Amino acid sequence: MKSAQDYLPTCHWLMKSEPDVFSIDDLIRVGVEPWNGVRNYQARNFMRDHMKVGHEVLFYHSNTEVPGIVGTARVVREAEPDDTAWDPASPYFDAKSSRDLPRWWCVRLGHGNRFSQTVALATLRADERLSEMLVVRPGQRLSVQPVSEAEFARVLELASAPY
DNA sequence: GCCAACGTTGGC
DNA sequence: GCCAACGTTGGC
Repeated sequence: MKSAQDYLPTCHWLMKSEPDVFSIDDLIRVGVEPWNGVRNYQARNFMRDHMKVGHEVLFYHSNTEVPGIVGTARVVREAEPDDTAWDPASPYFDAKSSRDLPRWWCVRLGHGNRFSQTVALATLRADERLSEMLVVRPGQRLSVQPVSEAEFARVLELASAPY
């Protein structure tokens, strides 16, 4: 079974967001958004060390009625320090991050695109070709995770498949 | 709201 | 370095 590291290098990713906090429609509306607030080291490392401009992203809605992939986005700027960590008023404040030694980093996403139909987590789970995909693995909670080119292409197929 | 699976923290 | 306690994630 492949681990997350085994997917590297890759130019395809999956990023989770709670739609109540920031949805695919929010991204489409604002155009470009810094992916701040990530407070997990593995997810940070993927953003800081591996995500490059032009990389493609599956946009996943978590903690919602029908969790699943709702669209795509693209990396439009490489990682910069996450300045919400320095803001005491921010829910993402972290006193251990400083301007001199930033602990948290974030890329910027743009080119938000909503699928005509959501590819539900249940659909991903039911698809034989996606059985290795990290997001369907039990207990796997990474909010930024690498995706293989084949998995990415398969999700696009499912997003446009007739029911 | 429940809870399992993880990650982090901190005492020792 | 171990590990118990605690906090978070996220499906259900």
